[in-house]
Amino acid sequence: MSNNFYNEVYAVVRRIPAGQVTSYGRIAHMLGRPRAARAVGYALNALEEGRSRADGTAVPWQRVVNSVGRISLVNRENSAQHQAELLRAEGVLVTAELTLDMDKYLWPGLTLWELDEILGGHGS
DNA sequence: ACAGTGACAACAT
DNA sequence: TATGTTGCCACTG
Repeated sequence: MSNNFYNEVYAVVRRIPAGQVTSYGRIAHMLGRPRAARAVGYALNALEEGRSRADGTAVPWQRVVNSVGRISLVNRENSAQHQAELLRAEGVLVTAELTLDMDKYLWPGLTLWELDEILGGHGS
């Protein structure tokens, strides 16, 4: 709540198309905070069953993995498996070791105008 | 206000 | 190549 950063993260994640993925670090970079990767993960952790608390809209958190294309919830087996299944349901090939091919599924990213919207810019 | 924490990432062995 | 260690940022008591 009152966390502008969280909302920015959610806004970006919501733009990731099904079947594609990106990393925490890339999202941080898009938001102009190249070193805030951990904070991005923290933001997703604050989600309630995949919905943002603020507006309750869905946030496809499963499309965010670490920089080497591996599901980062390995410390939480259940959640990690859940994420893997959600991705597979979207057509993403996830190995038993919870890794996927970044070169193949990487999301190109936001367009400049989309990013401008999220950052509160008012399309000039 | 201060110290601890965590769904990361880059660097160093 | 495979671990271990060190910064980083924003959030929480």
